[in-house]
Amino acid sequence: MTSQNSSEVRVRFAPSPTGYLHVGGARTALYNYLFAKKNGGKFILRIEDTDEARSTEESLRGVVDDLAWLGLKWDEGVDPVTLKDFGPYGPYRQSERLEIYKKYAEQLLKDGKAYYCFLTDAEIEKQREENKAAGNFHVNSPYQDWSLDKALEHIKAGNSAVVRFKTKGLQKDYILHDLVRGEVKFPSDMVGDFVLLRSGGMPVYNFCCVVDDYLMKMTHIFRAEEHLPNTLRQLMIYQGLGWAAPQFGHISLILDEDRQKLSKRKGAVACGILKQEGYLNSAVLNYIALLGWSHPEEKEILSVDEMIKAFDISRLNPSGAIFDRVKFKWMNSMHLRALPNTELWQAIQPYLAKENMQLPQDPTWQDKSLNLFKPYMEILADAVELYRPLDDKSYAILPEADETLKWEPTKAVLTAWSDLVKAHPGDYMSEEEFLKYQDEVKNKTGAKGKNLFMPIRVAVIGKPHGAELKILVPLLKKSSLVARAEQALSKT
RNA sequence: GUUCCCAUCGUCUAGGGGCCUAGGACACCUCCCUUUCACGGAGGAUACAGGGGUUCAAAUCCCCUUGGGAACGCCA
Repeated sequence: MTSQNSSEVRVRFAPSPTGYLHVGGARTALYNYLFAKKNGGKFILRIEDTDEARSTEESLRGVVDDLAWLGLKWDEGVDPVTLKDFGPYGPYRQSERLEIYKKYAEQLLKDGKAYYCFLTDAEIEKQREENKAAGNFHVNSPYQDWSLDKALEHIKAGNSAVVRFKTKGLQKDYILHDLVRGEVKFPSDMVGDFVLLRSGGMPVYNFCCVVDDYLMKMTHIFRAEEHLPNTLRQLMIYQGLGWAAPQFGHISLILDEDRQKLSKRKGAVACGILKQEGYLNSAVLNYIALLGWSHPEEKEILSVDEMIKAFDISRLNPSGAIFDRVKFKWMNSMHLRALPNTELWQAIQPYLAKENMQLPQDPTWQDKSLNLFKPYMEILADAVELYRPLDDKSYAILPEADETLKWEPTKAVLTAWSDLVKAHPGDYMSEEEFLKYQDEVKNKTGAKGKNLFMPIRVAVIGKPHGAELKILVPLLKKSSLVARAEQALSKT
């Protein structure tokens, strides 16, 4: 099989660099990626930056970084490092393809499928007001029947115009065989004469999208449901240009807790934030994949490779899904547990460093501690509170320990414990040794139950509740244990 | 308002005419483990939006209603 044969599957993700990448966009990218990989096709990253006012290079950088962090590698598009084009169908930034769009707009103009429109904003607004009651928001341009020559004269005379697609005289209904939704029938008067080229000559989304998808030889378009009405417009453009349309699949929306579309305004879940909060890319991918798609055997914890293997568009769910942070967190904890300790240790370093925590450099110690803490970690940031008891600088007797310190047997328990620790021969004590000392304290003082346990815990972590002592104590150096015991004792 | 899309536990979902007294997962509740918290284990409660058809048989097919969502830009 050659890599460029005509039946090759080609799909794309086409973000606009006007903000960050949110989970909705990430999922669209993921489904396209999975579909490409599953079918041995190509996954292309195209940049839709025709909104000059809002597109920024920083935003492009951010979106590309997030995509790269997720691990969704693209075969053509902009380079993840240099942001320069690569691939045979470039440029891949729409702002660099203006001449191309202009050419096809002129073709539509010449063929009478589009026209120059001189309506002003105020006039359009007035039309809207008048038609509102009838539920018709479409513009009705008096210029639609002007000849091209006449319009050109008018422009030469200094009038500015947009190019609109002419919907009058089109077929009554358009039928879309949607890969996710089945047959969708659009009445062609569902849309009005929409803009192709802005007054400055800058093309608009629906137009660029068609020209690019065609020229870049896209075979399938998977995008969010909100684009359904756009698809009608695009179908019209394909027809006007005499091109065959690709296959479309409109996937469901990701909703917030209020069942509304996740919107950036309302603080949509940004991939970058998720990364910061300590979620693993594999967990993000896994969770969003399952929002609208299911594994044939209902497996839930999946690697990307497993997803590729099982991916089948017939399992794409047409209804919207709420992003549930609780389940997402659980899923992250599962991915955390699957991570090898050496990688996990690296991953938590930024979080520990931010708190200035200093932990032993010994890999064996690190491995051991991780084995113990891993089951309690849901996100990477949890490592901070888990490891804090092991950091000498962070040790402090907390107010919640006050009551324990006042108990009658506490002083005796702490004294006995302190003595035993001081007499301990090695740098660290084993779990067995700790249990033995604990027993000795019990025998010596007669304290038992919480009278025994809680004072010792205070002497180890500074508070009466927390992780199991037999886990914590073997991870603490003798010198630390001694210092802490003395500090606790001094408060009795 | 108009058009389009959607409709199974609180949430994500399985299901595609008989296998469904509807299965799984997260969350929740109870118990066990644990001389704390958590982890782990065992149980439990909870859903086919409503109404009409079609059919011997409907969660599954059709229609209507209702509810939710989206779109109606010189944004993408």
